[in-house]
Amino acid sequence: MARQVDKQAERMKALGHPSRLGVLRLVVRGDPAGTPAGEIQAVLKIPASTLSHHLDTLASTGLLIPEKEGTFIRYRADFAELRKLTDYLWEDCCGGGKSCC
Amino acid sequence: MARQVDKQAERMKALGHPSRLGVLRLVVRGDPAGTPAGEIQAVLKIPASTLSHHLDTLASTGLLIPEKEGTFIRYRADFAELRKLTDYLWEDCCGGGKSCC
DNA sequence: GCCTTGATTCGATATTCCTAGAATCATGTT
DNA sequence: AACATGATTCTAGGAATATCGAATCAAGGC
Repeated sequence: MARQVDKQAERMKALGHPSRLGVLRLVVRGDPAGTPAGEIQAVLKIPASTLSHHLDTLASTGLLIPEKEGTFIRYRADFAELRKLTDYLWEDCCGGGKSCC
Repeated sequence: MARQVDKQAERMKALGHPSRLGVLRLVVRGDPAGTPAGEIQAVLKIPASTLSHHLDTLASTGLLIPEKEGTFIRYRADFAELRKLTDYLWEDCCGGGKSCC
């Protein structure tokens, strides 16, 4: 994962699934302290094992940060990394002239 | 593709590949009038048929707009749609309080 | 220690995606 | 019309993903 483009592409891929994008949106909208996996499951109605894979995908790319709290695991968004991702798309837009965006 | 989340997830998926993300970045940085497919191929060094699939993927999600110019086809970024995509991730962040982002 | 609950890991299947050579199409030129 | 060039479509096989029930793990309560 040396190049920036590979790293950010992996993140985009992680968000390239309705369930995972739904998870991220839910977590972004939710409590800054994080949303428990069970609550995510209840809202999105995804089987636990499937959701767990999706959460792992999002966490392993650094978009979500898991935090244990007793038997619960809260997932919160890494806003700094999310910002890097969205900014990446606009970097040096139009050669940096910003005439178009 | 009724729901917003499905539409944007499809776009994220389109960007979830190093070659395609590289294409978008190149086009975003390049001439606002668009970048010919051949030029993209020369820079990214991707076989023509493979690149063509990637371009089709990006265009069919509405991120790139193809425009014929003689025997060339210029691809330019749809900045408005790209903005919608990046904004989507931040919508109603932290319940709209914006305390965290 | 046993039980419950929240969550992950295992395992197996079905599906989708990626790739690129060959063939084809489209446009402009001579 | 024949040709050259830019680009797409056809085709096929291999690789990577998505899914989810069952089994397992982890933490707290009794």
